[in-house]
Amino acid sequence: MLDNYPRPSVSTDVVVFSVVNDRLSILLIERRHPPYQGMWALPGGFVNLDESLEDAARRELEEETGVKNPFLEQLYTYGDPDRDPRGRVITVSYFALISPDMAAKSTAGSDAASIKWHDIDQLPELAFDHKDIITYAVTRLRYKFEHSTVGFELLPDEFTLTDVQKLYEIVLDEELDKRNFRRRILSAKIIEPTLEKRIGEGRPAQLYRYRQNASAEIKSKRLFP
Amino acid sequence: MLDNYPRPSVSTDVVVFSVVNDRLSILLIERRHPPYQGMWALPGGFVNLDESLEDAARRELEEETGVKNPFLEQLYTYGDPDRDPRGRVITVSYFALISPDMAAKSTAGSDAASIKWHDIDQLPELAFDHKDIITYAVTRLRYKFEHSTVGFELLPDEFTLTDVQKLYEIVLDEELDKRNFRRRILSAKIIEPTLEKRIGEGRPAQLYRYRQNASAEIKSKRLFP
DNA sequence: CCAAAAGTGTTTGCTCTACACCCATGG
DNA sequence: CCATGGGTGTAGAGCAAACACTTTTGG
Repeated sequence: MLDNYPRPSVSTDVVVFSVVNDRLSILLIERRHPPYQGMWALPGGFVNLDESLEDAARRELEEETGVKNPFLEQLYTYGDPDRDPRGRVITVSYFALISPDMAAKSTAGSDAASIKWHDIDQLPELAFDHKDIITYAVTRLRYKFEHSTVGFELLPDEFTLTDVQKLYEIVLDEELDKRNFRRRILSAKIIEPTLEKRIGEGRPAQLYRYRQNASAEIKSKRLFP
Repeated sequence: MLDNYPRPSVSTDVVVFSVVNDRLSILLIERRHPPYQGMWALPGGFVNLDESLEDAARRELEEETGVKNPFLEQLYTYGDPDRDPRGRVITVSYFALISPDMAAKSTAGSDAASIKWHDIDQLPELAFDHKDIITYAVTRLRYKFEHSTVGFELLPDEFTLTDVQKLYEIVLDEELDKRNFRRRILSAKIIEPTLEKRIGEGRPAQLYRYRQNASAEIKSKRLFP
């Protein structure tokens, strides 16, 4: 029964987010081969028969961009019969969140002519239906920012409250009230102060770290902002 | 490039919800063939190369259960290499919502020994990883009930406010305050009164209908209850 | 007139928002 | 001592929750 059907190809595509130069950005690769040669596309590739979808996404991501062990979450599966000129390809999309130091380490791999971080408001023309995938991923990322604590995946291990607020302002693209923001985030008990402060210009700032176990996806309330 | 890879099979599985005998219920089919012969499973089947994923879900659903044109939404894609003993099968899951009158019309099709509505709190043992799929679908359905207006897909075209409240109480499995519920649902302006009332025992009840265009997925607030 | 279900407002507490000044450090 | 960013509290408005009786119909 299983043998008689012609089968589609299945791939994964990953929308990798990070904050680069104070802008929400996506890691794209320049395609080295047809179709869409020379255009920009999401990292991703075909799923091997002995690996899970998430494993495939991680493998392709590492092969093509050097990004290891990101926070990864499945988004949506795109299966329009015409979405790939080579034939029937169904793709399972994921989003990945990586911290700024991880973002700096990313580097082009074998299948990619080059990789580059692109500001989400200045995207180039994209291969396949990757524009749609990105649009959906951005919507979902913003939603998750307001209702969960995934945002901390975009920060380094230690950060100040100002860092967190800046991140939220960049991702949500709106200004937030400092006092209200701090009250909210502290009362959610999802971060804890470290014993250190960051010194720089002005008054030193208390450093905090994310409490992994406090996965506070509180029912029905916006957590932030 | 596309030709050299061995390909997985791709199927769709649909979690069909309706309210049957005042209980949130799922339509299952009894498997006529191995594997898992005689066990219960979600309706679904393999995707043809020339149809979209959603088309495949609709086609299989109609073939196996007679359910036509339900509200359908993609949920999650399951791709564990071992999830199907016949080989590598990746399945894209959907949930479907159908009104009580549509539910009454469902009927076994060619590939199913029989079909039956099952109370979600009294599910039989299920084939494959369908138990996991259902668990996730129920979580998502409840979430959507609170944040969107999908609930009306489970009601007939005309309904009373008491009907709506009962539906929400059944799906969310909690009692709701009558006055608060009515105020909320009316102030959301997503339903409008018809010119008729339903007569029965007690005082006749105003009938309402859903306003299709009022897709009020209001940012960040619980719509209901 | 009785049973059954429909329909209707108000008060109270809480949460969200708006808003401005002092503090600690380095140069 | 000045520039820079860090840190803090309160008052008012709007929203959500709790709560009980009256109305309309059929039998």
